[in-house]
Amino acid sequence: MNIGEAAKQSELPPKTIRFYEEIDLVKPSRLGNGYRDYSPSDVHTLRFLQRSRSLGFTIEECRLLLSLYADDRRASADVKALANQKVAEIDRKIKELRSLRKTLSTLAENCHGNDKPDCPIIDDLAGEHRQ
Amino acid sequence: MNIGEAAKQSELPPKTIRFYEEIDLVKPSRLGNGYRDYSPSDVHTLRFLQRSRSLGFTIEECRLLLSLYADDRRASADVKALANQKVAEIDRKIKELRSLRKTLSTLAENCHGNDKPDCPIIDDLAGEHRQ
DNA sequence: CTTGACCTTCCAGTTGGTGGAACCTCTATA
DNA sequence: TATAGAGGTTCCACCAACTGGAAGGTCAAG
Repeated sequence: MNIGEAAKQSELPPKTIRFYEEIDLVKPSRLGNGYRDYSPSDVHTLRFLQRSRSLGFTIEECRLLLSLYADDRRASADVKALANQKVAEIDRKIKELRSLRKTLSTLAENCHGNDKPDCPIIDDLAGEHRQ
Repeated sequence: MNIGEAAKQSELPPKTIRFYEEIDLVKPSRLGNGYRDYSPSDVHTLRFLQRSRSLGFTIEECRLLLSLYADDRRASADVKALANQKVAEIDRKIKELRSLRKTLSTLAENCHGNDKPDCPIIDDLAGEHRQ
């Protein structure tokens, strides 16, 4: 199957699929005309990548997950640990974003938001903390 | 003042400060020996950048904020709008992360996490959705 | 006079792709 | 059979926002 069809089936752009080949995540065979030829198993790998990337795993984590997937003697504990580590990462990010949000919205609330130059947001950024 | 001292006072690494100069965010003068020479006003700008970057504004947004800061006839509404837009962005990100977190933790919860190969996380990534 | 800290420039790499140019190949239709 | 258009190929450059490292110049202290 050509790259276009593989793209449709995996929901990944052709450019991304070529990129994944460049970094050795998928290795399609080639036809006589030089076109890439994707087997159902290649497409399966691409879908695996699409799904794991959309869940926030990095490329290197996807590589690890693929090798765990291929290893039929893998311990499920290894995969679970990676997933839980990812959950902890997400928690950290959410926490950080919430704190950011709080600071920014407090600043915005204290700003009149009119056509006058007086602005507590700018003052805060500039380090002019007036009460 | 040398770049090292400016770095300390602004809490930005020297590399970052040089980078900010390259993209015309700050323009220190030079000494006879070629060393950069930061004025208190330069350091003030660097601190402004440090603060606004840490609040999640992009470089281009920081550039805009700096020009608003410099414009003493700015409308505070402009700054407030930017801050509120940023808050909305943060809200979107938090929402996305929460949904991701939910999916991942559900997957992890359904995984035994033992030394056996059976693993619902991998199965899900592979698209083998068995009930 | 040397050592070490600090400064300079320049180039490359990071992450995960995306856009574009130049060119080749296949298929359908006039 | 000529040709148009869709889709394939490679390669190179670019995005954000830095960071690391090499090679070399400068300064202050002992």
